Amino acid sequence: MAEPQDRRNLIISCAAELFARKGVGATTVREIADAVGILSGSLYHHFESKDAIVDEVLGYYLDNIKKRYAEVMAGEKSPAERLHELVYASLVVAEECPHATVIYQNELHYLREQPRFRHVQLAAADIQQTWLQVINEGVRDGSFRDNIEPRVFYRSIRDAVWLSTRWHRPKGPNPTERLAEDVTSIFLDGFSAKPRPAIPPAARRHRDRSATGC
Amino acid sequence: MAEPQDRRNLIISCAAELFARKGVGATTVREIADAVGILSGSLYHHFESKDAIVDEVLGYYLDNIKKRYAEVMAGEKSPAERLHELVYASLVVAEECPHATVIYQNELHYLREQPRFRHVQLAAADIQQTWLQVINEGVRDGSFRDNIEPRVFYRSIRDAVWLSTRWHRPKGPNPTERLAEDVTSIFLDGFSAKPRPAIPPAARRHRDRSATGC
DNA sequence: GTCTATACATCGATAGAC
DNA sequence: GTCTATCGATGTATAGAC
Repeated sequence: MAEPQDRRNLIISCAAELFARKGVGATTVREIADAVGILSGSLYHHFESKDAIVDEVLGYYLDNIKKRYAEVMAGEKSPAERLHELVYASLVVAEECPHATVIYQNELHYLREQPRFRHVQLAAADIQQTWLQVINEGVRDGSFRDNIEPRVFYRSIRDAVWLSTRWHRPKGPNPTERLAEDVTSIFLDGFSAKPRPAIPPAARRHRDRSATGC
Repeated sequence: MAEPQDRRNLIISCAAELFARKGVGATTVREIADAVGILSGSLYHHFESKDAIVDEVLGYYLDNIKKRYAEVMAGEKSPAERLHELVYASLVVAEECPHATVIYQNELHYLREQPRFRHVQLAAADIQQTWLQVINEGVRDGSFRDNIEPRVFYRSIRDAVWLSTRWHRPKGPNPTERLAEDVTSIFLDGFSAKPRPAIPPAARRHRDRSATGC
């Protein structure tokens, strides 16, 4: 049952965990090999270099994001609904690839300095473009404010969403769906208590959970 | 005019820049020495180890936060005003210590694993406590929503604020004061356009800049 | 596919001349 | 206070036996 791919994937998985915790540059091939249970020299039967392992980790992760964002943009939804779906899609990816998410967030700036990881920079530009397109659509059609720079809003929600991997536990009392709703609600509705608005807010997708006590 | 402290501070400054860009573990003492313009051995006349330099960088940074947060908490303000002041104080610190901010954000999890940096962990707990105190006060007095977990709100605004060092340029068209107002407004009021509220929102401190075009 | 063994570079840190 | 010179450990990567 043990396919050759399993061995390769085990290496990628162990390496990702170390890269995320210690940083790529501070992780040694010996540590990766130790985690897998083999000697460092044996790694080079599967990968031609340490950087090649980094490539593999980030490649799968970025393709995952790209695919899910494309699905969101394919649907015909309002900007507010799309924003919620982008948040949810990001959290699902972060749940599936928590280590890669951390690596990407912590080391993007350094990785893009190296020509080796040029494809990471290109993917990052694509991701930003998707968010900004949704935000700008919302500003244009009047559902989002026009007195906040779209870029400031984008950076804020992006950081809040992607860095949730540092603290959010999907298995805990806050499942991913709930977190996506809460984050979207914070960023669209705000954290201020609403003084029973005379004009009810346009259909929002989140239930009121004030009575659940959690 | 060149005090002995200047040399020491130059080393700290150069090291901080490298630590922030490449990560602490991936930065070598030789690189630090190169940036300063001396040889690596000479560093050890000023510091007893590489970790001691990290200590110095983070120590000044954390003391800076601690001092500014204490000032905010000393004033008698509403939770919403205090939240705005915490955001602003954080951005001022991030502007003064951009490299230390990045190091702290990127490597906190790893640093706290090492007994050497236990004081960093203690400072981190203090910082979180300050934010949560303000948030909980606001929930208690009814100015903040009670259907969002305070911790979820805290993590979101914290990440958005501290990670702004990665992209915000204080010298640009968005000065620090303006960013603090925008971030606070996003997190308290939300990004959704308000349909001319019948009940005007309680005195908020930010001007409407929809006509400035920026 | 993993091992042994090792090449060769670079790491943090030290000792002592200047 | 910086240099020269270097130690011993550790870094990535390779070659060839099994």
